[in-house]
Amino acid sequence: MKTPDDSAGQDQLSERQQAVLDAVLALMVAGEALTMTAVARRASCSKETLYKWFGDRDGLLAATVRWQASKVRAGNFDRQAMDAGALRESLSRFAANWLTVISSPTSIALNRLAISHAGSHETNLGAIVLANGRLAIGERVKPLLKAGREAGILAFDDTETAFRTFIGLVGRDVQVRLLLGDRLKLSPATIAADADRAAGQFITLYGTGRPAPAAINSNA
Amino acid sequence: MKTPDDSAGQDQLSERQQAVLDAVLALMVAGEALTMTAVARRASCSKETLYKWFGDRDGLLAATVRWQASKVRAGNFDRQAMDAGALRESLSRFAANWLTVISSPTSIALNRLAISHAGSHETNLGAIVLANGRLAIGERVKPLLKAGREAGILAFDDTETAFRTFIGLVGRDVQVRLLLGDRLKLSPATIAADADRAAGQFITLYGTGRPAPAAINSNA
DNA sequence: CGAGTGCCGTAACGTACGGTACGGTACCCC
DNA sequence: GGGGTACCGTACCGTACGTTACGGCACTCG
Repeated sequence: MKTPDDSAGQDQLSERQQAVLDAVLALMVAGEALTMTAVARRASCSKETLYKWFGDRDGLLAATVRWQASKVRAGNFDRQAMDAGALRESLSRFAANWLTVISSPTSIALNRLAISHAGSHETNLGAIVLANGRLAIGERVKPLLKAGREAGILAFDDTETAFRTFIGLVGRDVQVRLLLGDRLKLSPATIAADADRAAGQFITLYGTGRPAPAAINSNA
Repeated sequence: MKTPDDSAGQDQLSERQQAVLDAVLALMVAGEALTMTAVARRASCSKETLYKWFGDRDGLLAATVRWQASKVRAGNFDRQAMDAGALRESLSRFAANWLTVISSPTSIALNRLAISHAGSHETNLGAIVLANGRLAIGERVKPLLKAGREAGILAFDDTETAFRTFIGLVGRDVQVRLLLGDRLKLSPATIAADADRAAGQFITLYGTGRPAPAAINSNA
């Protein structure tokens, strides 16, 4: 068998294959070495099977990254009544969701793996993470921003610039610090507070100010 | 000789040792594997010497990270005439300087290395990078922010929070994207524009709006 | 029931690499 | 000049790990 099973190359993973990839994720999160032997032992499968399904080690890691990415997709927030309060609420929810994701051990381990590979290997795990992380959330937030602009609540020229400002206000240096091993404690309360602060700051920067409810300064 | 030479453990590096560490940096930036043999060949020294000077591979990498960190320290910006224009100018300069650093190939390669180590190894390269990168720039920017507050130009309660907002506005997701291999082109013009935008946004968020000199007691 | 298939567990192989040892050379000090 | 020191270049050793091969077991299908 020279051809690696296509079922792993495509997005059709059997239950067993998913279990194997979850074992890889478990190893990553535990900080243990990602050797083929360790994966086989952890997943209770043979190395021969790993090679048959995923081709080689890089294929296994790529499949793992894709597998995790497919699990993260949260539901889209549909636009409902678009007033200033709802907008701020939606932005805050996005922010909290994203902060929760990037501070999770799985995300940290996955990003570390992708970044390690980005330098040397050509199996671009970084591109996969980028496409499913940064870009994916962008495609979900931007419609919200545009809806806010259409409703006259927000004002900006370039959606991408506005979105990146929002990302910056939310994440700040959190992700890089976590990746570097900083013991940063992000409790749900902290995340909620940061998300709300970021949403408020974003509206301060890009809001038209006209439909102003209350409490731009929420430090009461 | 069992004891690794202390001259490498401390911060006293001979010219030759510095040249060796520069060779390590050159390998890192070139994306080549950081094997001891490769370092020895690139630096035209023997592996025995590497082990004598730096103990082991981790010691060599740690010394390299420290060496690069010692080269980055830019001069402090002294406070001069503190009005709104000067503050914005100083903030913009800091932002441009930082963006230039984090987008440099050396910084990217170094952070990738530190992040790779952060998961498994216990020779915490991440802590070194963190201490000399994020924390160091914080200690240089915070006095500026405080000076702005004393002059009545800025208003904030927690200096750390204000600083982190600034960092977020400047860096946004640039660093993580670069680490993941995103082909992001940061020309000097782009950097200058981003730095200016960030400084303006920060002042919008934290500025008092009026550089009133005696405004300390006039908060409603 | 026998052949085929898919998979587990493990042994085996080849190589890369961290770490060590050793010979050779240049330089310093007595 | 002789011994010591510092270093280069290279050969060498042990191990870890990616990859392959093989024996055995359960299940399916004719």
